[in-house]
Amino acid sequence: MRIGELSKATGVDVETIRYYEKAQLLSAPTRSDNGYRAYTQAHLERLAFIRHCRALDIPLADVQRLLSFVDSPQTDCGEIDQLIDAQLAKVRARLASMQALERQLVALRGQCSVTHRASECGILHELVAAAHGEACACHQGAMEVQQ
Amino acid sequence: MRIGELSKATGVDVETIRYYEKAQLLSAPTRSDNGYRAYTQAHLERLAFIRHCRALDIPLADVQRLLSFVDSPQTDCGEIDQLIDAQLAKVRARLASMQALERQLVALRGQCSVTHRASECGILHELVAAAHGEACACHQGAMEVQQ
DNA sequence: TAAAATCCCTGGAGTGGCTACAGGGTCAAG
DNA sequence: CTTGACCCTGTAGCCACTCCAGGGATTTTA
Repeated sequence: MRIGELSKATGVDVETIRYYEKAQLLSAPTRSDNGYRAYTQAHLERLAFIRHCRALDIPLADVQRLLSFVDSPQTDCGEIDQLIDAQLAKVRARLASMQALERQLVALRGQCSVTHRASECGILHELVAAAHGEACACHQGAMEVQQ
Repeated sequence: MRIGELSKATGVDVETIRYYEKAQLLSAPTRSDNGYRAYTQAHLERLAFIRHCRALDIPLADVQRLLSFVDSPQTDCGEIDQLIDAQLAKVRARLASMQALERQLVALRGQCSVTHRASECGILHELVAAAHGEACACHQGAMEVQQ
């Protein structure tokens, strides 16, 4: 299988596949006589695994660790547990801050007056007011915990 | 005000302040005889404005546009409206995908069997199964829309 | 007064996870 | 024989910082 075929089969960009090889996530395939990469079914499965993990927003470094468990299934899997838990915690933290963010933007939006001159724009007033440390519509109490 | 004082006053890292100057978000301050940056109250306010926008996850390029409105308040503010709306839409899209992600991770977690050998780890099985295109606990129906 | 700690400067590199070239080689169809 | 689609390597760019090396200025302490 050439890189373009693998790309089509998995929906992963050709450049991304080469990037994964360079990043040591995907083992370097054999080469055809013309120097083209020749992939096997094993590569396809490994790539699908990587993408599934990435869809779960698992960092590549962690994907690599997961892959090492796939490769040596006799080791203890406690770390896998921990890894997924940590990932969940991270996602939840981000989720909370995103929700706060949404509330803040909703509060901001609609502050704009009808006049449509920036000097009278409610949004701009709010943002400037916040810079002065005044209470603003968006940051009421709930100070966000940005990542 | 020296850069360290500005940093303390705003909670913004010294390096970040210099970065904003290089990125043209903060005008270059005058220098003292020793070459140190000497900031004014105006700089402090502008920096606070930038940070407030950043707390709302507004990209620096957009912050720059907002700053241009602050500087020339006679222009039409329709763009500000649009900018905030676009930001809100972006945040909501990310929020939705994060929520899907959380559900998926919750489904994954707890799949780990008691034996604690990777070969029998439910999480790993799920991830590998997904790579084979089988139905997995985490990606049931709700395909995430990753940014 | 000297040494040490703290501050400041510049310029450059590193982070993650790609994405986008530039500048070339290979191969099949018309 | 040329066009186009594919492939190769290597490098640079994206975002918003963050960190570091290698130096100078100032302040605090012994």
